[in-house]
Amino acid sequence: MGVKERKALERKVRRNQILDAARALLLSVGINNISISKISKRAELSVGSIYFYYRNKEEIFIALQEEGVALLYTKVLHVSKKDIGHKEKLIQIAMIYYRFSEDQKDYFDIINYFVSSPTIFFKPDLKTQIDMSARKILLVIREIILDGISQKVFTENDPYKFLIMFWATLHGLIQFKRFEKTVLGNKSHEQLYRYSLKKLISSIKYIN
Amino acid sequence: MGVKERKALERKVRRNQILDAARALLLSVGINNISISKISKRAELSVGSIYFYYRNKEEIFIALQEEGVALLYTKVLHVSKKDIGHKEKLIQIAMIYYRFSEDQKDYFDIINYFVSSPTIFFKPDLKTQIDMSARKILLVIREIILDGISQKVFTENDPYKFLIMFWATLHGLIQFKRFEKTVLGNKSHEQLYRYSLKKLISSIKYIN
Amino acid sequence: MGVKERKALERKVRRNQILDAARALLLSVGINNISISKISKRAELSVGSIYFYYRNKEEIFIALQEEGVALLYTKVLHVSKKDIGHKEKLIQIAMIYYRFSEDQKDYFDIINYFVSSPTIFFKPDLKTQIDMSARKILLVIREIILDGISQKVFTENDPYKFLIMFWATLHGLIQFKRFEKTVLGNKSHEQLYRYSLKKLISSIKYIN
Amino acid sequence: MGVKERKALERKVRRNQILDAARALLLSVGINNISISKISKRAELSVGSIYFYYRNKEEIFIALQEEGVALLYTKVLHVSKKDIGHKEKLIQIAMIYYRFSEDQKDYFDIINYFVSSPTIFFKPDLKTQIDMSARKILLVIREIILDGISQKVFTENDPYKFLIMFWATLHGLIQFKRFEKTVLGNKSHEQLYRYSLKKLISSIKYIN
DNA sequence: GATGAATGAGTCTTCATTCAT
DNA sequence: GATGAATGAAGACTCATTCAT
Repeated sequence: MGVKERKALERKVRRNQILDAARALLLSVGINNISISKISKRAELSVGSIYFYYRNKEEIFIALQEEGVALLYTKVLHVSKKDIGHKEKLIQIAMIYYRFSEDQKDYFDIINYFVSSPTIFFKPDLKTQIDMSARKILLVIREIILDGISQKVFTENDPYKFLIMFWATLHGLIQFKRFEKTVLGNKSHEQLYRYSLKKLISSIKYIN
Repeated sequence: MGVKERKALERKVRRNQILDAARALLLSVGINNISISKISKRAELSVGSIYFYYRNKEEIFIALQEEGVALLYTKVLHVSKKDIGHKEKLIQIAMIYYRFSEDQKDYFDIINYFVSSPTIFFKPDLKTQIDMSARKILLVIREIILDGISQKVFTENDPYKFLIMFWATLHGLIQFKRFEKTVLGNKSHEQLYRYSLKKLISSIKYIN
Repeated sequence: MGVKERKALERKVRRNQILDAARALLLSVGINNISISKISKRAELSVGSIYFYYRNKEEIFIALQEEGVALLYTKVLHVSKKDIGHKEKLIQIAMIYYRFSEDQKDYFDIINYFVSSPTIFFKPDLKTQIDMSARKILLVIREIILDGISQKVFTENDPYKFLIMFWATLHGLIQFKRFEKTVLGNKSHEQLYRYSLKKLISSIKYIN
Repeated sequence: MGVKERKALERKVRRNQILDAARALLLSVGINNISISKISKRAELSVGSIYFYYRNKEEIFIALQEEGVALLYTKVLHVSKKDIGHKEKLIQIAMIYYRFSEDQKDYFDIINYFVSSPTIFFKPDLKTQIDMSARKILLVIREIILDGISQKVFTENDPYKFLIMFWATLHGLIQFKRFEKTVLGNKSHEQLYRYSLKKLISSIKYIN
């Protein structure tokens, strides 16, 4: 391995070191309490080094978001390639998102952070970048839907709208998990999620 | 009017003065840039006074959220009392929420702030308080659904679950407004919302 | 003395305390090395307090500049009221500026700071504010010149231009004091200044 | 070309590369916002290399200043060799300085930076170095004046003093350009400059 | 009740300089 | 010769909260 490669590798390692720290903090103190200096302490790097690897805090968050999206994308893609029915694919993908929001809470929180912060918050180019990375996942699902339609499994005049509705519903439901116990009553949140998913998928068949 | 009443009244006036300021700031500088001193300047009250009327910043936010929820509640209640069909009621309520997110963007943002911040963020008792105020709206909608069922307009085994799904979907969709242009393509967001709403309501009829 | 007056007084005292510290630092570390935290330490106030009394560093500098200009103004005004010839007045004022640049080096430096920083540096309104305070001094001198002309002591078609030239020359010369020894050779700088002054004043008589 | 020469040449190329970058930055971000790392990026050299060719930032500035002075020197020298009258030479030189302050604003700013920063700022040896480079220009003008005197075009007992006054006035006037509009009123600054120049040159003839 | 001065830790960010490779 | 990663102090500025008056 040449010097150049080693350097490049080390750089990647450092960048990860920083992301690791940020991710850990995300989980422990919440996204609103992450500061560069906290990241630097946790990463055992100087503040200056953080800025050497990332232009600013925002960039770290975006890297984290992209990491999260990439992870989710892989899982979703995996399901999309399984040899199972279209409906089953949608169900599995939805459940993957649900598990993701629990098992990768840190990633989910940061994705949600970008989804739910007031729009003014980001500069347009940033916004586009963020949106585009998320878009990839939707495209996978779109393929499933379109394929389902072409094979007459689904009947849907407006697959693209359904696609967004599908994801928005799942996302909204997951956010509402916070109301478990106070608003949801005894209902388990996961049951609610499955119930809604069933309705969602059914609705693609008969309505337009 | 006795002394006591006057005092109570004045107290209310002051508290409103503060909320007015906070609300205005919410809209103009965004939730992340509100500080007590900014509120105090805008309200033409001293910093100390702010703390006399509200224990801390969080409490102001919560008051604001409750204000927003109360406003929305009134609108929703109004529709629920109209002499129109059950289905029509749900549609109108959904549209009210949509308009609310646009016309009362400040209130919507703060409600959304509480919905979407990571759970760790709030102390349990606070959380309960917040949730309960939001719950009132859901109860109104529940009545409509239950009534619809009892009158055989709707068929639904699990009205409570549907209720949550209903609201979560609407909320999720509104949040996705930010993706207009980058992800939604040319589709108008409002069309998407109406489309989803139609599906949602249809789904209460035939599926369970 | 009522509470209000005392408060107002105290506030003034504090503001002065801060200016005192800044002025002292100006002299000891130079204008490029003054920081808010240094000021706060020297003034024995917290950083926050500095910002309570002045919006930012710039404002402190401006206050200092205005102080300096006011001081100079008083001296200039004093001469202008003396019962001496017009020419003599100009000479004395010029010498006052010279002494000022030595005895109140701190003030001179900060005035010079505003005169010589690249133009882009300040926001337009600031610039205007700064310029206007300096303008007062020029107006006093203008009166002397105009009066001299009306009394046929001076002959000058363009008194306003002369006025600026007069001050610019003096200012330029004082700045060149730094070249004493390396460029000026053995010439005493003060002699140079007096020499130029003489020429300057003579030039008002015969040329236009 | 031997190895040594090539090395020396390369060295010069690198140093210029660095100055080019610094100069460009001077114009675009202003002297207060230049950093070594910015220079290194712009020069497409590593930070370390910058330090190899220049001991520190100050040295770069000085090199830049010398460059500027050299440029100005060439122009001034050119005029001094023209076959025109002594008075005309002084006028043309003065106008060259005026144009220089506009067309080579970057160079003028840095020269002015050294002229107007408080004296404490530089170490003595540096100061001498800076002064000496500027001195060369004055010497050219001195020749013109001395020659003018010997040819009875000028009458001046103290040519050296006049020389300094001459340059200080021009420099002071250029600095006052910033007061155009707020203090100078409607007067065009260039008119003021020409007016003063005329007076200056006239004063060499008749007064001493 | 009301005021507003005071605090000081905390925010993000920049920077000149060094040094192992 | 050249690189660029690493440092950490320093910069301006903000803010929630307290408390004497």
